[in-house]
Amino acid sequence: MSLRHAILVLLQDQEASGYDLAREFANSIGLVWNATHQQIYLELGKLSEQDMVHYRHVPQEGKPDKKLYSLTEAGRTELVRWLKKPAGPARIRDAFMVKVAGGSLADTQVLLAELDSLAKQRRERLATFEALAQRLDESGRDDNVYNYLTVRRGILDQRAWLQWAEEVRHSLEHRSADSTAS
Amino acid sequence: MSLRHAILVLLQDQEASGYDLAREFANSIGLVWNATHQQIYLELGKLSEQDMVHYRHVPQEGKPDKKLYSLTEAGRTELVRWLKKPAGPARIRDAFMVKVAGGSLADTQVLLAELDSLAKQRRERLATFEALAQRLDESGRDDNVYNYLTVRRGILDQRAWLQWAEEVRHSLEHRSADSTAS
DNA sequence: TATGGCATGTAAAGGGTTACATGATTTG
DNA sequence: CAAATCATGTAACCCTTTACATGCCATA
Repeated sequence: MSLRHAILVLLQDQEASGYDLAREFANSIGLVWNATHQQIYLELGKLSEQDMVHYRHVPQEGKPDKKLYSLTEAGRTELVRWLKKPAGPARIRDAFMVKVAGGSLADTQVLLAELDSLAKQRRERLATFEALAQRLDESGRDDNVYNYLTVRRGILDQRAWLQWAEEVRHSLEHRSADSTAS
Repeated sequence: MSLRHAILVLLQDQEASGYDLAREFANSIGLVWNATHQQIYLELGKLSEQDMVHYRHVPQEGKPDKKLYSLTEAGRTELVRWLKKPAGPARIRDAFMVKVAGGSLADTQVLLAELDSLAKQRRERLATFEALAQRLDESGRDDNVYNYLTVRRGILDQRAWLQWAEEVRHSLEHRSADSTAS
């Protein structure tokens, strides 16, 4: 289980609320580890019971109050300990790719439409990451090499996917003429 | 849940035992959806209860007997139904990337060593996929465009990862001189 | 003789998803 | 006026992981 470690990594730089973390899991870090708000609130509860994080209550006006969490010494120690031991293999659940593999039974038009919609999302992400990378690059990237490298991974990943998508479109478009579903 | 659909996709082409499926999940399809043998046997049990797959018992000599599963009409129908509806977003759990993101607290040497070991695995996979792609390409790739495209995805993915790994090595190697952990 | 491949499973514990629940403010 | 954003949670169910269990054959 390393949802907890992903949370500790995020809290390393700055204190954040559960909501903030959920946003980060939906964007940046979500590319490598995803989690929903329910999971996050639960895990924050456990982490604070175990004194790995600590929170302060922040009242707000016009918005609900929030809890800002930060790392404790124990939390930082646990993170360092975890960073030393080898990471397990990455796990993926990519339903779209399963559909492509089973494509001979699918309607080519449906697949192509889905491909386009995914490509759109990927292009948006790519743009976001490229902008981010440039900003990090300008503001001296030695301070945040790790952020920079993480973002680079995102960029290369999006590009590779988009390149693949073009190959798919090529292969499927001129075959959609004669085999348009059963 | 689409472990079941991944299984149905695999059984589409040929009958297979749980053990065979587990091997495929460890290799080819494992790149996009992974599952262990326990999960597979459990799911095959459910699928056969629901008449989506059917098995015949095959006695063997010198080896344990096995059950060869194949799709039923209901199974094929279910697969076609599933292929029509949009796939959910891909989910990933990549602990190594979490470690990179939290890298400032990590020992650079440890990270680099892990990077090398992962790179080795990726290079092996890449070679396997490239060989497979070539074979599919030679034997007329129109029959199995979907297999071909799946393999291409694997190739592009490995290449992108390896390219990223070189960037990481570059960035971290000349900084490991002065900052070799705390 | 120990390790790895073939082949199948069960059980408990832990992790993750989906649905439910609330409520004010801002934006379209 | 509807939808989205901010902000936090609980509960039930489902899925996944880890550990346990068996047993023969071939290879090192």
